[in-house]
Amino acid sequence: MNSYVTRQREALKDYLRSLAGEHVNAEDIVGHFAAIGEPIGRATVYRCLSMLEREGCVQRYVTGTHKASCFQYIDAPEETHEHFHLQCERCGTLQHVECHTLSDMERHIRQSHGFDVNPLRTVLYGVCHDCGQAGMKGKN
Amino acid sequence: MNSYVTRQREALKDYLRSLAGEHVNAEDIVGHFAAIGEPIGRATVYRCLSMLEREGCVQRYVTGTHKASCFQYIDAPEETHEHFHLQCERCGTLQHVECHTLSDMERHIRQSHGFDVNPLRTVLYGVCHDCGQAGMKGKN
DNA sequence: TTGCGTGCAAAGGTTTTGCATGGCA
DNA sequence: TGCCATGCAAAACCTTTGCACGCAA
Repeated sequence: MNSYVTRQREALKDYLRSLAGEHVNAEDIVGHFAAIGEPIGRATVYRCLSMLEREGCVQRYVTGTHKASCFQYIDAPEETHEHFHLQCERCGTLQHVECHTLSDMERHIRQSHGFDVNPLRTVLYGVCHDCGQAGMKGKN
Repeated sequence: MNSYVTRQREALKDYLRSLAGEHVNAEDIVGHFAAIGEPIGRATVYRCLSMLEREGCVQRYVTGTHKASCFQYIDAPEETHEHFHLQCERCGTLQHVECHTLSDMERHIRQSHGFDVNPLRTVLYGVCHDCGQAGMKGKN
């Protein structure tokens, strides 16, 4: 199981780490490595991402219809336990939130509804502050 | 704009309404109408759903990678305000939750983080009670 | 040497689009 | 009659899979 260390896998991890919490999709990654002259095949990118996801080093989100998944590196899985994602439906901005209210909610759902929420995977959709200001009356 | 009333469009709306908050995907819808001998083409289903979504009668959410979107009729948008979705990452079951804790969280995120959560769109991922019991030690 | 990892191309599944036909107003 | 909606098939899109070759250990 996952015993080999390869150029591609290390390069991919380094790249994701270098983004420091920014998210990318598979196409971006393929493009990046093609651009720097060290191409990595799509299949490999997907396979590595899946592996990293299984290991807990990478989080994958689905952010919309017919759109690519996004991936993001997770440095310290334990620290991100209370960390949720908020994505704006209008501008697409993804922000992180660490907040006791969310931990409370998580605990409540586990205890009262028997459901163990995975914050890493979960994205709360809505409208961010900026877009809310901008579109006060237009409401799309 | 959207001026015509057609058999297909009415049938689709009636069907979605009859589900009373249950969710379906496009394939289910196509299958349903084929089964009752009143088939509706896939393209039409997608086009109608998009139109209804634009009108605000239908909510679409994405529930996983490489999986179909789900659609749900919205009768009274206000009433569903407190209603969230929980999806199990293992068995795929989608359940609805209406709970003050979630409303509290929503309010908190709006007030303290300036982000207006859209519960209709949001899916909380995690592990449901049954799968949690079943996979206590095996973790899949 | 062993066997996992890689890369290409093809397959798989979901959603959109082009175009001719049919139906609403 | 005018124009929108429908339906089929093909295209577009993202992701996975099969297979032969390459490379880490």
